[in-house]
Amino acid sequence: MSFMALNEKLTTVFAGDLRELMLISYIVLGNNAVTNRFIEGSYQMPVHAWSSLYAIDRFPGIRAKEIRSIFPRPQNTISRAISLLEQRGYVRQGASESDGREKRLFTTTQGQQILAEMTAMSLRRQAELFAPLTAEERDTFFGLALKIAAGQNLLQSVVLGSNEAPSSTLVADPILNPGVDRD
Amino acid sequence: MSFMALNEKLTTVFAGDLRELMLISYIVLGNNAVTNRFIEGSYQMPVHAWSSLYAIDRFPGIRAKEIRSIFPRPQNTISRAISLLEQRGYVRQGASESDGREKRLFTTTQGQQILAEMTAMSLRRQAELFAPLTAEERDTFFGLALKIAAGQNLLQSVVLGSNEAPSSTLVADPILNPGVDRD
DNA sequence: GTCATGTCGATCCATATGGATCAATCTTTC
DNA sequence: GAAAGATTGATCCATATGGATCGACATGAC
Repeated sequence: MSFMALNEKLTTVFAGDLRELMLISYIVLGNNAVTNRFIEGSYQMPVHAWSSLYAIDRFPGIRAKEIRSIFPRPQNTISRAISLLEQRGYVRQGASESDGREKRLFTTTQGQQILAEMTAMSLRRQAELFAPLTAEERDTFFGLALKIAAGQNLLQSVVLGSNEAPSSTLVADPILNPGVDRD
Repeated sequence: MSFMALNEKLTTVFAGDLRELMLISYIVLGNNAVTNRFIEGSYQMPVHAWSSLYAIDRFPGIRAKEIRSIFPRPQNTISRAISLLEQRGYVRQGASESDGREKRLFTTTQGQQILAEMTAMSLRRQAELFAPLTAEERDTFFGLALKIAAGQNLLQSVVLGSNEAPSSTLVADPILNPGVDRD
């Protein structure tokens, strides 16, 4: 049990009933605070803009809506992020011939450049964050986290009764959970 | 590899270089969106208020500042959360005799009641979230996450150069990382 | 004692966030 | 074809957020 770098109160919390929820929140929120401040400070953009840029570069021609299934954020957040990326010239939109409502998104050369920078930085941050684990442990951790992510109730909860999601909010994408029809 | 409930794009992202960062963020941000909406909707308070209430109940007499080492949030966020909890009568502050600036915080009976409700709900949510794992896998996952949390660079990054934290922001508590002096 | 400095928690204010709504477009039904 | 309904992405607006500052108190040097 490697409690050594955690203070007494944290140790106590991480021994309580809600330990798992508390612990993963602690990790991700703590990490986000550091990372978000860095990105906002260095690149004058909200983190969601960089997330969106990442998604667009990775999936050329992706639609705005689809970005939401990768980064579970509200619809208007993505909309604004894309608008910012367009203003800065990092992203261009090709009109979709099949559907006039859709925006088909592509990164520009400039966008790719800045993304490469930011990705390199993120990789170093990732290495730093996971440094306490051995390579094997990292694999194990990743595998287990993947199981959690693939669970049916991550984005929609049965016990919290959060099934009437408003339109602008997270929606459990039918694509994301293909053949579910729970019980 | 249990990719079954993840769509194609997510599967791709979770196979890329930034997979670990992407995956844990996906889990926690997705979960938070659901949970926050529930707490805000059901209890008319921001999540940080409930976090603070939890901390105060768990550590009677805790100071506002110390809550920050459990929940890595900015100072003014905690300040506001406590102010709300006081207004609602969930928390009372005993004056500290040793230091006139400090607030020693305690939950009221009313606060304990509502906390019990919320905790019960969180427990069910936790069970739901981790349901894809066996008991043994949960232990493994928890142990590895604990190692990450206990790492030196969670709240302060060397590679992002985020060491000049402003006063109202996250501070790597000296208590939290006791005898570090990194090389 | 006084003055400088440090720390705790509240408040100010500009910005980010997210729920709701809207216009535009597509699909379905008759 | 017209009308109803669904879907995409932008915008409106009230609220939350977080960096900076402030006042109150504490501590240390002289």
